[in-house]
Amino acid sequence: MESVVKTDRRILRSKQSIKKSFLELFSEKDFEHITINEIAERANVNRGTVYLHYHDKYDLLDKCIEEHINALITLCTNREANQVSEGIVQDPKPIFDYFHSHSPFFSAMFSNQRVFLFRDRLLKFISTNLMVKMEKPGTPPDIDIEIKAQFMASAFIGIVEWWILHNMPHSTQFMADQVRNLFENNHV
Amino acid sequence: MESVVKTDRRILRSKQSIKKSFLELFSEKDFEHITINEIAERANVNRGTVYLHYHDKYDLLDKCIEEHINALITLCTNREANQVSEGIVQDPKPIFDYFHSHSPFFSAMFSNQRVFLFRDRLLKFISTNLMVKMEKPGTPPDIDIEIKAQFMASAFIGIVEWWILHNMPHSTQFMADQVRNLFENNHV
DNA sequence: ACGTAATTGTTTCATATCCAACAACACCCG
DNA sequence: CGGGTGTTGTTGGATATGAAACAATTACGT
Repeated sequence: MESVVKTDRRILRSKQSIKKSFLELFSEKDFEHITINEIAERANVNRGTVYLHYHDKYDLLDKCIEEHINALITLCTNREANQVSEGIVQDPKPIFDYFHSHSPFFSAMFSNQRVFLFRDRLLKFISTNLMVKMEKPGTPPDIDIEIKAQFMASAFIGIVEWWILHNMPHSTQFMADQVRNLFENNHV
Repeated sequence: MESVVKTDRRILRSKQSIKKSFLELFSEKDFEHITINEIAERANVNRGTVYLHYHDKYDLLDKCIEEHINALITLCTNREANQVSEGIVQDPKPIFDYFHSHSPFFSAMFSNQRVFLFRDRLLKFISTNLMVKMEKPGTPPDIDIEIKAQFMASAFIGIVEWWILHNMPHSTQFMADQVRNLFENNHV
């Protein structure tokens, strides 16, 4: 938003450094035991600077999640523009590529049991995305659309979670093919 | 120097970022073709900030070299304090460890033919260090001490250069043992 | 060879960040 | 229970850095 005015380099640097530091700590220890001091220290940033950009560590976590969700959203919406509509769902490969290139973040998120936020938001995003897809053609809904969307979204996240937590043993292409087949079997 | 007053975090960050950016570029392209713009851009730092800390790119290169030379000096002098004087020369392993942990820098330095500076200063440091060592005991000098120091220092740098440029195919321990044997064979 | 573009140092003003200090609160150990 | 210790937000003044502009030079393509 407000993409016209480019933000100050210092702000970008600080935020980036803080988020990186935070995610590192996040993958090392329990969220509740992470302190603002630690974050600032590791980010090589003054403690006040952290408070300048984030209200507290919960806000920081929230912003981190939001950022990736938004990235996923734009990734999907951009592709809808020039879509060849081969099927209802798009090719999942770019999604897996995104997970792959940000695996430290997603690994941390999936590893930490406490983070309901992340899973909830990711699930909500995917399920609504699927619902819109399924509504479009005049399909006779013998099964409730919302339920099916929820079902497929959960399945999808489950696969991604497994893939990430097992250090991505397959290529993104392979995963995308698998998922597309599974979706097609369920007439999505 | 002036270690009492700790420098501002911003200065440390900027310098660190600039040096890292510069060394990356240094390993990618010829030194003469590196521009301050590039350095600043990659370091995510304003161009003015580069000029604030370094007069020009030659100064920047100089400071980078100086920093590592000083690190090597302190590494050696600190060990002289608690030395068991097993032989005249100290165990070379810590030196190799230092090369190993900063291999990107040394690799860049050795790869670039243009940099006489670096090789010269490293050579000077090692040869004078050796000379001091060889003067200490009342050894009958059938060979000129300075010549021998120069000889051994060149040999040492040659080995290090080979090791670095071949991606460190042996452990630091192995290299240290080899070097110690070679030195002992030459009665150093 | 010419002209356009890029780079270089340098300056001015705005501002993000620093450091230090503070009170309030939480934690933990004896 | 009490007190030392650490964390939390928040301030104020100092300063490093940013963005933008500038003239002077250099590099480069046609």
